[in-house]
Amino acid sequence: MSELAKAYEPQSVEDKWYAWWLEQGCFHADPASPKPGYSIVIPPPNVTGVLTLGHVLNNTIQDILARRARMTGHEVLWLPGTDHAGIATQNVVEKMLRKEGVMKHRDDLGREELLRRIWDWKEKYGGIIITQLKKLGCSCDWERERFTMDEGYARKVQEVFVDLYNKGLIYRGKRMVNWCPVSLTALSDEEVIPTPQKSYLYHFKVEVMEEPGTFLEIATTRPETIMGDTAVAVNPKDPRYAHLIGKHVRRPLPVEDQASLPIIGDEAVDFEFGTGVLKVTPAHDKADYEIGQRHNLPVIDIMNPDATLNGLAGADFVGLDRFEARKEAVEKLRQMELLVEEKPYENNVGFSERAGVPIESRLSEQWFLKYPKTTEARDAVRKGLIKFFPERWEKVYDHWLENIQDWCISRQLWWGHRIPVWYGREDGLSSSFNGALGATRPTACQIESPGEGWVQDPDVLDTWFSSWLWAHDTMDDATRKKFYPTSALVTGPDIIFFWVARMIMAGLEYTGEVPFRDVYYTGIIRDKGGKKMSKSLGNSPDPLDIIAKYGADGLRFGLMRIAPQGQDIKFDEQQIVEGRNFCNKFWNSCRFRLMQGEVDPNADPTKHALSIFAQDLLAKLDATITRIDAAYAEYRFSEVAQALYDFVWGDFCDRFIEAAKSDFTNPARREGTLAAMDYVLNRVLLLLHPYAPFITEELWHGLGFGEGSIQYAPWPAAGGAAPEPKADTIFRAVTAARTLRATFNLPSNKRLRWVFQPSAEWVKDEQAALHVLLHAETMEFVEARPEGAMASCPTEIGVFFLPLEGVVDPETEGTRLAGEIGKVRAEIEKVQRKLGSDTFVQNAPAEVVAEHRQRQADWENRLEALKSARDALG
RNA sequence: GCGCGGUUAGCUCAGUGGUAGAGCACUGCCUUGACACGGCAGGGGUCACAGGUUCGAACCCUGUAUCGCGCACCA
Repeated sequence: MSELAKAYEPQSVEDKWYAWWLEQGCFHADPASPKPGYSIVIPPPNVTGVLTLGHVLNNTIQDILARRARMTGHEVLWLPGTDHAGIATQNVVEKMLRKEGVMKHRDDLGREELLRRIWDWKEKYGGIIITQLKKLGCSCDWERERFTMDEGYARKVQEVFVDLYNKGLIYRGKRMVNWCPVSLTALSDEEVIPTPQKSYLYHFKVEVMEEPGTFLEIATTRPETIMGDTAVAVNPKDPRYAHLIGKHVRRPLPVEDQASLPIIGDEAVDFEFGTGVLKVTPAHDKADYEIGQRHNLPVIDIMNPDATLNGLAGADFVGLDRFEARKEAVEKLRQMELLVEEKPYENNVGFSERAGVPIESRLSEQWFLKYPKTTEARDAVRKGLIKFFPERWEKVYDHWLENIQDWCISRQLWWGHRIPVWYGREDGLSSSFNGALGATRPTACQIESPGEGWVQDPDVLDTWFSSWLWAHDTMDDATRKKFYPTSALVTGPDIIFFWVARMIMAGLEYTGEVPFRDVYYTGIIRDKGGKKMSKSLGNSPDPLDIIAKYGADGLRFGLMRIAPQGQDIKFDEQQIVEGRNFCNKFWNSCRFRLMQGEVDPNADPTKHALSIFAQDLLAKLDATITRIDAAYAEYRFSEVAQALYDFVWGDFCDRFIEAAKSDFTNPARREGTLAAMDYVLNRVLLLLHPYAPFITEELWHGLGFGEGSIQYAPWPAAGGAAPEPKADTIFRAVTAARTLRATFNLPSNKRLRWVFQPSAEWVKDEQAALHVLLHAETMEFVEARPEGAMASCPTEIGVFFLPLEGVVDPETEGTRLAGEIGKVRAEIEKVQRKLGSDTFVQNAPAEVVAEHRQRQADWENRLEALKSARDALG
């Protein structure tokens, strides 16, 4: 390519290069490679998922790490895949089938047919997010794409179950679990989201049977469970009620069976709360269940699995939904004149993460896991075997492991890994939920059926029970040998318990090693108002729309520039505009370079005489590389982006290119300047490539830096260029001169006749540069202050003069100078005050004091110059 | 109740002891030989508040306020 388009057009280059990379097998990891391995496993997105900005952030970071690792000489494996996402996927497909009228309930289709249809759905739609990741530029090894229900992986999951069962860590138990009445399955504690709810605290009274006329007042938020009450509890230390323990009250509901309930004493009752009297419903509350256990209370389960009330709730309630039942119960109490008050109350209610409805605590028989390797997992992070970035998540992780509870791993679903347990008798298995599975039946835990007459447990495993093996069981032996433990994990802190902690335990249990070395936690992307982005709120833009508007590189770069380590990100499309603009700016600097002639891919600026600007540029490139490498070492991605932005836009475009514009017609400078540009552009392309893979590949080829993909070109090292501070003094002086002209409201397109009295010999070499930087009509260098009325501006390199006549009003210049003098005096005063303090001079480090002295001298020089300018004005 | 994080320019955010920064927005000028997705210049901040440590604090310590998150509790 000899000519570039005037503006960068991402659409025309992105698909081209992505296809080329795939064709070349660029992303494929070779386990036999002699290079050191670097590996990342993708946090597998739900197979139902579509790309969100969260995915964009997360996967851009992984791609950056992968691409940089390739450039630093590693054999890179970025292993992609998707998660079967049990509840989510089954919900989606069931909903679709109901909408299509194919079924009303999953029993209409039966297990096999529903599974077949979910698989169909998965084959058809499950690849959407993968396609979207490709649009983003992700360099995953697609030949190794895995799915959590792939045959081999699924078998591993079952093997692990059998193994943990044989080790005695998996057991079946009848316990209070979190039950989702919509998904009709048990959930783990982590899948329950405590959510503040505005509700009411109802007070009602019950009469003590042994003491007619004496009433106990009970406070509850759930009057609809009164029918399941089997006791009333008070604290035995509560002087108000202790004497009533052992007596009885009459339960008001259901009306047709007003059973008498014992008044019991239990220390769990907080007598500060409500009235200090607690109704005990062992079937529908975890704490009540425990009280019931202690006091041998009967359990009356008044709810069906879908949280409608059953026959035990009485004729007035049967069939009602729990919330309708609540109203009904309150109404009944009111009619019986037992309702004392209902007052507004805010409490936390556990919601089902997936279905978004309040969960029910429900007694049921489920499979539980006593976690393996908890101590080792804690130590792995405590002792630095695994490092968290930012570090503060280590405390959260540690705290969770310290208080870890057994994991309810069975789900009453069909989509997932079926529990490899077989029962020797067929009865009692009609429904997936009932808790009626006999404990005495013969049980076999194995993957294959033990034979005729054995029936497999109908439940499947929690999705995370398969995800926790993702780091190692997605790899074959050769791959694992080369790439496990993985190098880094990039994920959100919201799944630190769901996934990260469990993977560490599984890794330690099944490989004897930690599954990864570094864990980088991204921030959460929020909208401008600070709200979490979600589909339901409609505040989440479609990343593909953004890519269409600004290009994948613009999205990546813009997002990464505002993604500080571990802080949530307030998303603003303007940031992506800036990413796009940056790409375009860089594109045009390359375009400008091509206009000056052919690029030398092997340019070596050290072989040429270099201008101070070229020397300065090389030194700043070195500093930028150092800054970038340091930022990578701490996963400070926004710092890397900012360093690139500062260098490319500020140092390279605004300063170097502008100063160099006079070099191309100057035989003494042309070659050196071109060599410096080529050298720098080459390295900027490399440094930028992880963030903006498409445009850098396009320009790498467009400028002729190589035939192969840029992603395998070696990462640049800082070259040890000596700093050249002269360039900066020129730029500061130029700014001062431009400010001078701006003060007089001269139109930018009016070229002026500048006069300059240099204060150092070397400045005389920079006449052409000053000319072009000031966009001057003429740039005359003089030895002495010129005659006549002049506006002037003293700088570090000399004094700029503008003839006043016809250009500048002397009065304006006088006012301006007076203002300047005032400012400088204030600065001098500030420095003097500091230097006048003995304690400062005595205690501050010598170099700081010296720096202040220098600053004072500089300001004083400037003051003198300004004064003489004022005097010369007349 | 416990823990974590935030509070810096109108907005979004950098900045871990030595002259308060960037981008956007704003004002003025400009289609200057890459770029108007651009250039040049400018205005704008008692760094949430109160104490303390220090010669010196946006930065370190203590406390307060406020916003957000997590854990526990939640009759």
